[in-house]
Amino acid sequence: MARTAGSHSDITGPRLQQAALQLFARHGYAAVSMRQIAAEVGVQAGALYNYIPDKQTLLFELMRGHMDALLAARAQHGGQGGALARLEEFTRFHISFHLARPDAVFVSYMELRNLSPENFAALEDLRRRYEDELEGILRAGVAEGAFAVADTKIATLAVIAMLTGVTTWYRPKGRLTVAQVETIYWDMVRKAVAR
Amino acid sequence: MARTAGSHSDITGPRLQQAALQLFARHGYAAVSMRQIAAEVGVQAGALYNYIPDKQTLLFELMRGHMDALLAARAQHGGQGGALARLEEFTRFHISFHLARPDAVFVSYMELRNLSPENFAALEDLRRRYEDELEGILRAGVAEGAFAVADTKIATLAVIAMLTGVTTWYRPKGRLTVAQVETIYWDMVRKAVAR
DNA sequence: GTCTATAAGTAGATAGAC
DNA sequence: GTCTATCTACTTATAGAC
Repeated sequence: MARTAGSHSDITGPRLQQAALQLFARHGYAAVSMRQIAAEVGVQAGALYNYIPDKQTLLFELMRGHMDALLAARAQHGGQGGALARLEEFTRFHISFHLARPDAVFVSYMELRNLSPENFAALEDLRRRYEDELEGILRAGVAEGAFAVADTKIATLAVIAMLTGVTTWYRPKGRLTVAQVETIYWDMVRKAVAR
Repeated sequence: MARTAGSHSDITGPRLQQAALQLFARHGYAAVSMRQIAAEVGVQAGALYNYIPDKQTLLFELMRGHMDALLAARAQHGGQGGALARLEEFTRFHISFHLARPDAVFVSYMELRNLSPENFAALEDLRRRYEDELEGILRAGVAEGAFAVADTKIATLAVIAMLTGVTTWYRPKGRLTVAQVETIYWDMVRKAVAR
């Protein structure tokens, strides 16, 4: 099929997502202009509107895409076995998933304020569904007598905050592999909820 | 002393700091205009420049003020006793200090990207000094044989991330007092680093 | 699908009157 | 110390040519 000169629908689309994610992560949504994104993609600013209706929707789709991927990946892993085994699996999954996509993680946690109320509510719903995965494991562990947790909801938020914090310091070129980081954090999580 | 009509140096200054902190926390530094801040203070935008040289310096002074207060308060508490007692004291201090000033905490953790390189370096230096307080406690505990921590630097960052995360969900009108929250988190911290 | 040009509005910061 | 007015530059988004 002949193609109009300068037409690159299948290339510009993904490049737009990638450039926006990187720029938003580095400088923040409000600090990045559509012209900056266009320059990174290699087109003029007006051309971006063939792919997105507006800047707000671009942000939301990036964040929703991240949360969808997180929940989809979790659905594949979500384990069998006792609460202890499931908690270890969750811990290692959370760390490896988050360390593999630092820009998306950064944007999804830092730009919630810049979502419209409707988009914010949609994102919060997805986030809560992920948190419920962990809380289910902690509840099961308490019921089994394997864990001692005063408040499963708070413990859920505390563990997720601790694990997600790994993205603030981990660098692929550093002294530790992802697997080593997983093990160090798993050791702390295991003990924190232990009887 | 007579005062020029419309002159309120001692009032506008603090109000500017407070309004900027609240607006930056709520909407983000880049999304807030000097005109919005001025409207909140109750003056015109131009008047703000009697108190600050530019917007960037306003942000930096807010963040530096927060870190200075944190380090000063920590210097008053910094405890005697064994590592376990010092760790409990640190944990309770960190939670109560952070829950008492959610806007400053939010701005100080979210707006690092919007600092100029020099200002960023200065802030990072203050942050590292605070982290070193906790790492010193963990090192002492390991030396005493009271704690079992694979990597004191990572454990430091993990504990701080967990504790600071409390600011994302705690609400003063909620079901828990600050003291109760402190106790719940202390229970998890204590076990996470235990032998 | 991308370009150029532009509309309509807002940004940070300054000048000079009072 | 605050005001009004303004400068210069940049913002998101759209229109119409190619």
